[in-house]
Amino acid sequence: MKKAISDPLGQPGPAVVSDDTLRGFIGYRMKRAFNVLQADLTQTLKPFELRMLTYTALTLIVDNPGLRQSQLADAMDVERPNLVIVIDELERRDLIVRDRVPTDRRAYALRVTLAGRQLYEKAFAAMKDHEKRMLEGLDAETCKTVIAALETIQKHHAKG
Amino acid sequence: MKKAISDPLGQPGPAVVSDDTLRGFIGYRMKRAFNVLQADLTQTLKPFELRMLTYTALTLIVDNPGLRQSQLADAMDVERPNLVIVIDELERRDLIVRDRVPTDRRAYALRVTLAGRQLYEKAFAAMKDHEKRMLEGLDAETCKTVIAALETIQKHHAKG
DNA sequence: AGAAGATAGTTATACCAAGTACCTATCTTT
DNA sequence: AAAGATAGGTACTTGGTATAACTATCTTCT
Repeated sequence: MKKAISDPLGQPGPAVVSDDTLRGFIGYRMKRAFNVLQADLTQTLKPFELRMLTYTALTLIVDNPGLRQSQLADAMDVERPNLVIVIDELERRDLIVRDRVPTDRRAYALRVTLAGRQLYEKAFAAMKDHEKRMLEGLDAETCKTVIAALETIQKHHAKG
Repeated sequence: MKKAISDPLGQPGPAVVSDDTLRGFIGYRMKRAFNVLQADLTQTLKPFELRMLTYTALTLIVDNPGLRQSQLADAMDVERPNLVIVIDELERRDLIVRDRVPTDRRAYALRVTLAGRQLYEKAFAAMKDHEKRMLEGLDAETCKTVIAALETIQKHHAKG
């Protein structure tokens, strides 16, 4: 039930807190929307013991078999050191393997295992449901506009 | 300059990493867009030694003088414990004060100081520039659509 | 009035995300 | 063969978020 902020017994402070100034910033809106999205996403992936980062990595490995860790780090926009623990975790759970690259003994070729692919398929289905939940109340046209705008914002200021 | 991923000497891994599957998720787009936005925002606020959280808190205190910490926590969608260190920091820098509420000795009424307001005004101007940068390339109609969509996503799944 | 329960702020703690500095092993270039 | 670049990794730091539990007050109910 609603908090009785304006309850005269509840006394001090403004009856209702205004965030009008902040709402003038797109970042404020994005943060708040992303927070609720991420909360739902976390719950969505919990049954598979995946987080956003591990799911993202798993997906990119499924779609790009044999890619190297540095390529994955670039694609995910994370620093190489931070990717290591993600890959460690996926490998420890036997969802992926680090194959040595014969022609470059520094590099690993990342590949999904059978178990990894099976988990991925289930998680993907759950993510599709999550996506549907998130976009409830938005028509297709609006979605396209939003997606294009997000891409514009991202690409326009992407680090060179 | 561009990484020569497809350089035949650079050898292994896919020539180009595809993220088509992930791009089917609005969350992926939002995260990436928000990441670049936050990077710019962090730089924007750095001269004032403010972070997104401290700027947000300062703004809400300026706009809602006398509000209590719990109201601020609610408005910011952060847990009360996490707000404490934010308020501590603003108070330590003499940007705000914690006034005791005479009618409820448990509560604090938060108010901006003169120094706080002056810093706020400067930061606000910088934030307006930041906002303009972020929305470069998007017309007003698109902005409205995006903002409405973000609000729909947020409100629809707001924690009751 | 007095006990029971709620609320405001706080402390301590934990986890995850993100970033930097630096190291080793290998590859490339000259 | 030496110098520099690259792949992956270790160690460490910071920041955001979350929960449990504590103290002090306030409210409610009998």
